Amino acid sequence: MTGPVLQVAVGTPLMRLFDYLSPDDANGAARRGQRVLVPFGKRRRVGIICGVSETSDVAPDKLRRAISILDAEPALDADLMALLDWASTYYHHPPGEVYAAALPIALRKGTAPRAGSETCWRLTTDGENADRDAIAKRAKVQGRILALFDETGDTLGKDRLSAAGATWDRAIRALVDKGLVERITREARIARAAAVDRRRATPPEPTPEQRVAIDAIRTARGYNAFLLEGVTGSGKTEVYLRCIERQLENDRQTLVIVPEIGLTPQLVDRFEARLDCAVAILHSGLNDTERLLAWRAARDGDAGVVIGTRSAIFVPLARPGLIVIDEEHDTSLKQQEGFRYSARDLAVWRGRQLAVPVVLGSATPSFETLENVAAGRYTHLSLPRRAGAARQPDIRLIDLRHQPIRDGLTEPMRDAIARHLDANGQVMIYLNRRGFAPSLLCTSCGALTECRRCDARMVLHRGRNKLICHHCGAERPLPDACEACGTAELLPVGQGTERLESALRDLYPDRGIVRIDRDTTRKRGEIGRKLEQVRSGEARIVLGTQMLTKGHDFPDVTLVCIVDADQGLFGTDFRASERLAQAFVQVAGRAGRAKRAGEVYIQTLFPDHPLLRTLIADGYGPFARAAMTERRDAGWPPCACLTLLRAESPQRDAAFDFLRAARAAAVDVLAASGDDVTILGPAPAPMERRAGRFRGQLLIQAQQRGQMQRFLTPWRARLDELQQGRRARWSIDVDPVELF
DNA sequence: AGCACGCCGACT
DNA sequence: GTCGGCGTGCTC
Repeated sequence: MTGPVLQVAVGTPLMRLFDYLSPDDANGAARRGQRVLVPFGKRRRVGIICGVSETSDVAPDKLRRAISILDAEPALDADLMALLDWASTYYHHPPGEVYAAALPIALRKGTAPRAGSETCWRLTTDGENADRDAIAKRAKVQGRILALFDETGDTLGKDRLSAAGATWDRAIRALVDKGLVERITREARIARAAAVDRRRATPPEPTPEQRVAIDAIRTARGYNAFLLEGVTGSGKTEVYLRCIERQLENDRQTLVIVPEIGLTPQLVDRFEARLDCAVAILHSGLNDTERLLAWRAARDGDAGVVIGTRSAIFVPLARPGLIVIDEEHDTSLKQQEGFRYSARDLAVWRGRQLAVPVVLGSATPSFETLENVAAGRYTHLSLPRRAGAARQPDIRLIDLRHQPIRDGLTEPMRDAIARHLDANGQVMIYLNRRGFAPSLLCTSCGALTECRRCDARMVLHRGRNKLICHHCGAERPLPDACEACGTAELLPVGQGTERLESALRDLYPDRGIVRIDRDTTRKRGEIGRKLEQVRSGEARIVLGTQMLTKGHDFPDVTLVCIVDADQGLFGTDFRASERLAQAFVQVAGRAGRAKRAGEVYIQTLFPDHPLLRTLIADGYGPFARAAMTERRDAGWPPCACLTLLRAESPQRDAAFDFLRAARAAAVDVLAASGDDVTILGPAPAPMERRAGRFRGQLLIQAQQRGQMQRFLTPWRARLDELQQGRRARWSIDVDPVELF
């Protein structure tokens, strides 16, 4: 025999592993979780060893020898391997891509896990004894650098030294030349925040409800899932922090997952200011080395807390103690392309696997989580609607019919804005539509300017003087005349945040106005600056899109205006009402957070809509219960399981031919198994053409997960065989959050 | 996904 | 005569 055979996950879209002979120089046994460099076709690829066996089903003449094993210690530990193995099976996604998703890009490319060194500096003996005042008098920056060394007595890297001034690098070179400082190279590590920040924070005394939640989570032994329900500002973060502190006392790490937009500098600052440990941060803005650093800090146990977005659910933890999912209802926790996993669902699986508690926090829990609470699988902890503060905001529905409307605002809403501004209140205006106007209408022939590649209208952006398609990103200069009839009577129709901002500036020229949407926060650090303007009170009016709803704390807002409540009311997706309610509660929750009671004004064409009424009169909980009954009757999640097969192609027929063949294969599979699984479609996506591709889908409905999985495994194998699949791009989405 | 092979149209 | 279009097949 040729020695052990390695079963390797290689990054391809194939649902299987590849067998290789052990490399010649394999010193020691190959182990599961190690990275291995293998020849793959004409190329070399980095794969993950998923198993080691003495035999292989592959013909001996086809077996190739692996080039080398890249890790001494497995890059993925046994717990992560189990998680990824399960995820690949459950989401029916190729193992090679699943394992790759769990590794920082640097490791995917084959870099040594210890790579990433940094240059830093420390004082020499001469430097320790040098006359500080004499140096500081002639060279300010050098003086500040010496002061930094004196404060910490440490080895300092660029990140810390740059605080001395923009010309720090020139100053440090001068200090090296004088022999006061020496330059060294060390393995890069994340630093804990300066202790000076920590002294500023005075932890608030927990409320009785917070106490109950903290105690419940702290006393949990082994796996336990909790829903921590409470609006932003009710003190969820304080509960997290107290539980994390207890974990630190026991020398255990906590993994905190937050939605993309929630990972703001403010949140990070708050954690660093409070916790006596290094905090590893993982978000999309990091470069490869920074990511590797954070990953390693988590794995080696250098970081007491790891905060990250979705993909951080895969970081290795040396001493796991707790997993927190903040804003667990947020759809950005589900990856929407490629490997379509839910970080929330994987967190629960991982918590069980690691035998640690999992806390799911939200003001507006997903129906899936509420169902788990109802079934007794999760423990429900709830915080009163607001910590310390007075009462519920007053909510007022404004009928948009039979009313004069200027710039999208009715008279009552304008009055309310003026009233709150005069009373020195802060006003927040929510309009989930960016740009100036959502369409451009020819008043002569009635044509609307449409995108050439999508079934959608172009949005007018006045600031950039362009028409932009929000679906494919296409841009066009503003037309001088109608493209259909040639006349020049083009009218911007509808309200976007850009237009609303300009209207508000005309109305209140002397008030600070800040707009927060994707267009105004494009540059790095921009969002932080804008949030600061709101917090400091410099801005009296803050307007924006969905971005405003995600976890930012604006304690002085007394009035919240929802300009158009109707966008989400009649969505195509069965989850439209859940989404709308979540956005509502999240937005309305901003009003009157501190001492003053707030007001919420909502403009709608349907003031009698039962959903709005229930939500406003009774709150999110009763709304959710009512909506859940509908879900049960209709067989929608969380009362049933869904899987979506999507297909797209520049040729309409290619996409739908594939879906029809897929349906036939499904019928075939079901005839053999006899399981009660329903197939709906093929149906065109709600926006059939996007970025020049025609899109369609097939919806699979089953009563139980087991049934769904029994169906999906053989079906997926059949899909891979379908000839029609070669002419269309397709993907499987288990537990989809978006139905198109 | 890549990458090669292979078999038909318009070009130096 | 060949450059190159994308259909088909393969990757241990």
